Amino acid sequence: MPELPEVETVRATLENLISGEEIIDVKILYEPIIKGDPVKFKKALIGQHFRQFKRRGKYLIFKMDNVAFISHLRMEGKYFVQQRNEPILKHTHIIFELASGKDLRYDDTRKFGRMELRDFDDEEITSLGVEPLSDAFNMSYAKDFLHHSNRHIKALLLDQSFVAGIGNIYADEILFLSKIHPDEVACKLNDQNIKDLVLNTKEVLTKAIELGGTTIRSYTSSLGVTGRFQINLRVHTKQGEACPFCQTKIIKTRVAGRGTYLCPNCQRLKK
DNA sequence: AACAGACCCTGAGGGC
DNA sequence: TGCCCTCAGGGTCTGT
Repeated sequence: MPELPEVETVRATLENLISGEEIIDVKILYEPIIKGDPVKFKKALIGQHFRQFKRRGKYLIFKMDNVAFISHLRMEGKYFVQQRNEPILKHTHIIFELASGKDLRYDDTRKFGRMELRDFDDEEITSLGVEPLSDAFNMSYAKDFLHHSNRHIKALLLDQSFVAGIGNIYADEILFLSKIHPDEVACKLNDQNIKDLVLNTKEVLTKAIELGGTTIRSYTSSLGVTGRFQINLRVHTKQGEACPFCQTKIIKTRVAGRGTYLCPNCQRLKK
């Protein structure tokens, strides 16, 4: 399930593979992936070249000659760059045929991902909060947000309008390193907690990008290569295993409707 | 306004 | 072996 580091890895990979390529046709095999009119989407992109590859939160932003489109991979979306004559996989839904004879193919088992055509200058995704790796995500921003909320801290970390790009996996990792219980009420966190949260968010995401994203379940890079990424998780999916700090067994619970892993000794609720 | 829950979708895994 | 049921989850929409 791609989160910010995985999306960033896909962005960088595609930038390397298809910069400057021209789209000569678009085959839409499953229309609901396209938000808006699929015919318009196709027509607008034919003849356009890939000029810039950007990312905002978990969204990919492709800037072409005079249009743009955004893409969200949701749970299992993947891009592959393949030769045109390679067989089309069962879950390939969109094919961008390129002038070089290659295809950019979008594959998505659960069909949750979405693409949307945008005007060239309209790449903003208004619902998103700050980028976690930018200076805008800092102590005072977080403190201001958290001190006005009675929500559970994990629900807030997953809320893209607070900070954009954190999903279920990294939320667990960030809270574990910060020694904060996922069910902790946001406004109860003290300055040290918030400082830890901000720093660990930046550190966890930065390291994950360096490793090229986390491999879990069906995620692979846009190269379609599995197994080249290290798995570097401390608590997520580690139910029953020893906490790396105190050896207590990691437990699995449910917070904000999501499977949640934590160390019951290191991460305690405040009284 | 702020938050909770349903929904989308398929494959994996458990139970029998 | 194979069928049925449950679960996984990000964002969006609907309901309270």
